[in-house]
Amino acid sequence: MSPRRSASEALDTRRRIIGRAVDIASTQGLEGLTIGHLAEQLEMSKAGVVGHFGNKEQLQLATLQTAVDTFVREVWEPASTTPRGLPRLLAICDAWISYLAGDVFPGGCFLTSASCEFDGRPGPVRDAVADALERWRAALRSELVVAKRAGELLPGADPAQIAFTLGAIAMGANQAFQLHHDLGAAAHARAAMRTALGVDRPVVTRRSASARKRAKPARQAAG
Amino acid sequence: MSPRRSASEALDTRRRIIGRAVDIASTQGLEGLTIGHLAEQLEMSKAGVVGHFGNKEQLQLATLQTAVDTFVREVWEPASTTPRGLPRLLAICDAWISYLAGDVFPGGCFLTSASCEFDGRPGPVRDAVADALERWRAALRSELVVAKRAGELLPGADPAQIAFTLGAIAMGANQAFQLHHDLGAAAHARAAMRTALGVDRPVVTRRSASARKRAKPARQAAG
DNA sequence: CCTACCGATCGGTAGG
DNA sequence: CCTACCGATCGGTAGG
Repeated sequence: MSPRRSASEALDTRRRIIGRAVDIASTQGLEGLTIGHLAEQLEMSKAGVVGHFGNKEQLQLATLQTAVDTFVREVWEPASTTPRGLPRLLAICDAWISYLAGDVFPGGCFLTSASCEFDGRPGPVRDAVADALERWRAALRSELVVAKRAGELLPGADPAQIAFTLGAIAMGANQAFQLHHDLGAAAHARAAMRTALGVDRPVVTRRSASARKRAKPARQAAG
Repeated sequence: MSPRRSASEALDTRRRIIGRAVDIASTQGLEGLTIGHLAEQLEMSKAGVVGHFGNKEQLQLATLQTAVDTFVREVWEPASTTPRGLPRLLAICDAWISYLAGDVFPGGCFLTSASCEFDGRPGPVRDAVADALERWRAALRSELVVAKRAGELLPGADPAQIAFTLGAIAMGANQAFQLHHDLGAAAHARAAMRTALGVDRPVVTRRSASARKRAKPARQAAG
């Protein structure tokens, strides 16, 4: 219909393409994201789609970057108004679990999927995935250092160790939600994250009913 | 050359096909495993390959089953001679980390990759992945129950919670090894697993030098 | 277990 | 942003 569009119209189209690309890649993978399928869903020609990116790899990179932006918006930004250190870490963990349990991406955590898909395939996409995850890990570690300096963590707490553990728990929760549809994983993940932060002990032999309630919400699955 | 083979020769060929299929799928994914590529690497015709399985989905299922067998052989069996309960759990964790750090599969833990790839695609392959992971989780939980009954875990330890956490740590370690090539993740994973089992506290303020050495081997990455 | 072949789809380009 | 097209590869089958 309109062979030429203004720059802002072209940007809108580009965003519309990427939005759909994120949904497709979320379940089919960044490799399973095909230009033909994408064009069909958008009721565009393949050439119209690919013209915005040049080739598939650039489309993959743009799609990944948008998913990373979404992650930051869903997990990092909601916690950014909470005071730094342990309070912010607890807010991050809660937002993270909500993000994983929710339907932000139809196929679960985009970064985890992309990491599994590209961890054995050298190239720009793999590098971008590794870079995004390393930035996130560094942000967590930085916040852990703040908490440690404020004396909010247990005395010998190791920020790198705790950041590793928090990331692992998120991956475990993602698998539980996506593969097993196990909503009880939210409680497991929350308990494991709080243990890692030293907020709860792995097992507390003597604690108040309110503390127990905080650590194990009612919707937790039966053991 | 030989259009007809004996049953045992056919079985050998089938095993040879699956062996190569595991390697390819390990890095390219079970969907990226194509009959044409497989046939080329085996110096066979596509029809010769597909004849052993019927279609691609059956090939994927056979490949997955073989990878599961390998996991059991690498992680479960080495620990099966260790006394039940906590000692066996510790042996499992060590074998698990070795499996993840090693080169059993060129693309890292096959089950983790398959889980990420198929968690949003209903069908027999997804069901088989979920089933294998649930069996493994059940085996861990069963062993945790034995350990708890023997008083080897902390008093209020929750086997389901601990099994969740151990599985999560394994996924985190797999990502660290495969995506980041971070060998220090072995020490992080080991420490996190022992904390989950209550063997080490998340942080121990007062402990012997030998205990510190056990918890943090020299090859651990700097924090 | 092979050759020869099928329709469908892949990423991408030429030209407008 | 379109139509029309390219060679390559996909899963799979017929027939031997």
